[in-house]
Amino acid sequence: MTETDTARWLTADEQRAWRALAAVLVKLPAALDAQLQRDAGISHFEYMVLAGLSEAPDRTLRMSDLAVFASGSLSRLSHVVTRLEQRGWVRRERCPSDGRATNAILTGSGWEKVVASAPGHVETVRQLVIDPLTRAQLGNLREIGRRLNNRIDPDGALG
Amino acid sequence: MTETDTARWLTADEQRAWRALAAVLVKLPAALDAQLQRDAGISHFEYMVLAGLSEAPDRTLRMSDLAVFASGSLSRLSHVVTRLEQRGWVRRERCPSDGRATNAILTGSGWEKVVASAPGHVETVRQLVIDPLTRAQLGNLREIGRRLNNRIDPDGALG
DNA sequence: GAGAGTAGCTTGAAGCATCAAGTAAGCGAA
DNA sequence: TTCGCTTACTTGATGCTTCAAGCTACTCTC
Repeated sequence: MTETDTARWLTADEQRAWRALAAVLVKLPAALDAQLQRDAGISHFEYMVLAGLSEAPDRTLRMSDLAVFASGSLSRLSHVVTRLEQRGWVRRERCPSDGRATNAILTGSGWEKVVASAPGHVETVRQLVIDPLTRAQLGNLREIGRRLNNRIDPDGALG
Repeated sequence: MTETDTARWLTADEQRAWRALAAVLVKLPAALDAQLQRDAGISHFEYMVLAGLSEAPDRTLRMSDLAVFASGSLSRLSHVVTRLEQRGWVRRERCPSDGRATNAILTGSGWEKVVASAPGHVETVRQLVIDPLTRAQLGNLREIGRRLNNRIDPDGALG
């Protein structure tokens, strides 16, 4: 790239910050996925689905709410829930109060799966994200994340 | 999840920081991919490959070096370069000094592709990452990223 | 200089994500 | 009560990623 572009390029400082973030963006999800795949045989997205259900009242959530929680499309969730159903961890049920909606429900063995895989996942998060940062940096990270999310997705698809 | 696990759980502050980062991890790559796909018809990974070559001497890089640069597996890169070759942006050449190695070379039209798509990409990075942060936060971000990358991948597969 | 071992890359198959299209239920107005 | 629109979800096809296996070319040892 030449330095004479008309577009606003990044300064050296800006580039350093961006490159650091970009590397995290690529490697951290890969590391989290790898741990879950290795220790529990599930993807991070599948974990999010199971964990989301495990925290919901009656361990039940509408597909569309669950999709928002897991930050995925309804289509992706539908395919994933199909697989989780085949593995016996989730079942579907037509929503009684709205015939269009489908509830996803965590089964007993799905609950056990979450209980079994959560500690390892949390431990990984702690090792890779929490422990290397100071308390002040954790605060900074939270505020930085808040601002970025606000910009990326102002309707904040999260509670 | 119960509160009585023996594993170290996350405190409220830690969770807030982690959730903020987790949301960025999911949404920022999606936003960057979406912009490049929409405006240039390429994925972020393809962009990284083209951009990597565009900055290399003779616009040429060994496949394995390029894979490290783009933070992807050699296999993934090989498939992607095949597609980029079909689109006329890259060509392969047996490395003269080591017959096992393959050099990927950016073609003229590949160079034009990078020149055409870079400003839009940089502008998106600026809008989503740089602009919403203060100068101090950019500094914090850089140091946070540095620490996380150090932990995730101590052999820092980056220059 | 031959054989064993390694490095660098490619390939094919299997699995997963995404996209576009389709179905079915609810809702609103005439 | 029926027509059209919207919501909620599912499905099938396509394309990308990953994984395991394979193929050369190089290197080292004897």
